[in-house]
Amino acid sequence: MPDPVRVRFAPSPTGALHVGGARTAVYNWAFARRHGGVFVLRIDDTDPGRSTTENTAQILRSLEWLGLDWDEGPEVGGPFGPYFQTQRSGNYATALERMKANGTAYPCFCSMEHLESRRAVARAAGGDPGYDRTCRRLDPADAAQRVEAGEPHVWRLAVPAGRGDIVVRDAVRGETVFPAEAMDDFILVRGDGTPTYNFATVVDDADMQISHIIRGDDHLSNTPRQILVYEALGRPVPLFAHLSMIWGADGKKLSKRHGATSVEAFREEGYLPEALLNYLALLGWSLDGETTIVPAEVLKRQFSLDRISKSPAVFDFEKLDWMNGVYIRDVPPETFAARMVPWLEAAGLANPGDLEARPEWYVALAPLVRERAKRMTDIAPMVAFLFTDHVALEPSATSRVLGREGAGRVLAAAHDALSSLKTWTAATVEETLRTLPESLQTKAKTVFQVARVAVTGSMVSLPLFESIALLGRERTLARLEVARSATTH
RNA sequence: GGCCCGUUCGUCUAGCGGUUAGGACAUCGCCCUCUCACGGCGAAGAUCAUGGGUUCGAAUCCCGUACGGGCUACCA
Repeated sequence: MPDPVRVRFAPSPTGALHVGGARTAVYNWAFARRHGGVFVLRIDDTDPGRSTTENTAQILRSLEWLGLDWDEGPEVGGPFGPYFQTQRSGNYATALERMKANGTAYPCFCSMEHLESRRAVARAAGGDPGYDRTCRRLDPADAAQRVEAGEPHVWRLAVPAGRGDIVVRDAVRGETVFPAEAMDDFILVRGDGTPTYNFATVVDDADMQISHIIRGDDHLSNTPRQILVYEALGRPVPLFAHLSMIWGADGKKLSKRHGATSVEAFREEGYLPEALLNYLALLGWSLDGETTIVPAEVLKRQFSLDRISKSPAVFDFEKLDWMNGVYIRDVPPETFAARMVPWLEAAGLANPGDLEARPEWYVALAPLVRERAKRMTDIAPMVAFLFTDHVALEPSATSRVLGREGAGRVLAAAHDALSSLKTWTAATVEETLRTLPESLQTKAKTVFQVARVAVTGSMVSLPLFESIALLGRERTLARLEVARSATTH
């Protein structure tokens, strides 16, 4: 690797952080960490109409939530600030001055209307719609005078005559060659004095001494133009890595139609940041083709640009769900208890302070839900029966299980046996209930299923004995009694 | 229109001249088991987009074609 690795993620705050952008951020971050480099966060807020401070704040939150810490940028500052493009206009002006001085930029007085109509004509005729360089042929002194006089103008890049092919060195695609003739003299600075994207981004990347540019595929075609700017500025051209797009299941660019797309939405839907990070990392990159669980720590040590795949990847929500389950199961019970409570509060089950009031109860519950939840939002429905005095018996469970021959006897016997239990734990509850099948002359499964419906209200639940232990003696006995009276046999 | 990029099981991918084309998710069986889930074992699933080359030998290298995508803006 060339000297100091400095990479940047430069979102434009025109919306929330999208998973595509998040993946780009992950790769930049991982690459910086892997090489002991610097991860810069820059806000490309040059679109005044659509950029908002709310969006910026949310993007920062999403990045933090994912665990992507930046070394330079908003909130932390750094030696190359400010890190908002709208605050760097001086840099663009300086860069433009340099280009004016060395003749790589020239003023253009063509009106937008004129350009548009010319473009339309050229396109209709099947010709080149690029700028025809009318103003490049103006006498320099003349042009300077018109600028001085205040005539409306933009500044264009003068593509060097006779410039050979422009080759983009890309870590993902190898060397891509663009014929220089295909480049027109694009605009650097608009009529209102603001820089265009291709100009601002290069000035910033050069000023911030960015060594590697890892970004979306959609910028590949713009890269030769940007290389021309680097050259005009006399700055070294960084190495590139262009990432292919993320698609929805229909092969179209991922959008809201496909479900959650913002990092914020994934958070709300119960995904763990470590799982989303892992999933995103693997969407277009692989460690070795075998390993699927790649936590941040491994990513920081093993990420490499040469294992990024070239083709677009379809976002697979089912695989994310599986991976989220893997990470959920990996959280230690104590930690899991703390992480699950906010979701219970949101569902109206737990209240602030509950965890502190009986931590051991929540820690005992944690392993039970942990291995059954794919998302944190799965938890509340699973445990709701533990947070109410009167459980609602599901009609189908009632008719199929409690309506069964002998159900009443089972419930009565269970009530009997449990009411005399001295120590109320999952182990003692199990021991007690396991004696029933024999004395009742029924199968163990039948006994447990009847008890399950009575206690949890459902045919599918957390493990019975543990559930009863967590529910407590009073509520359990009450439910067995209620269910027995609802029994027809 | 021009210029670029991409194409291996349904999906994410491994592969970088010689493999029975490997793994993961999803699917389907079986096992474990108080239900569900977890876990274990196994099955099915890819004429490597396609047509030509190069080579003793091609998923791997070259060219064309098809399909998809990007750029070609005083958007980013």
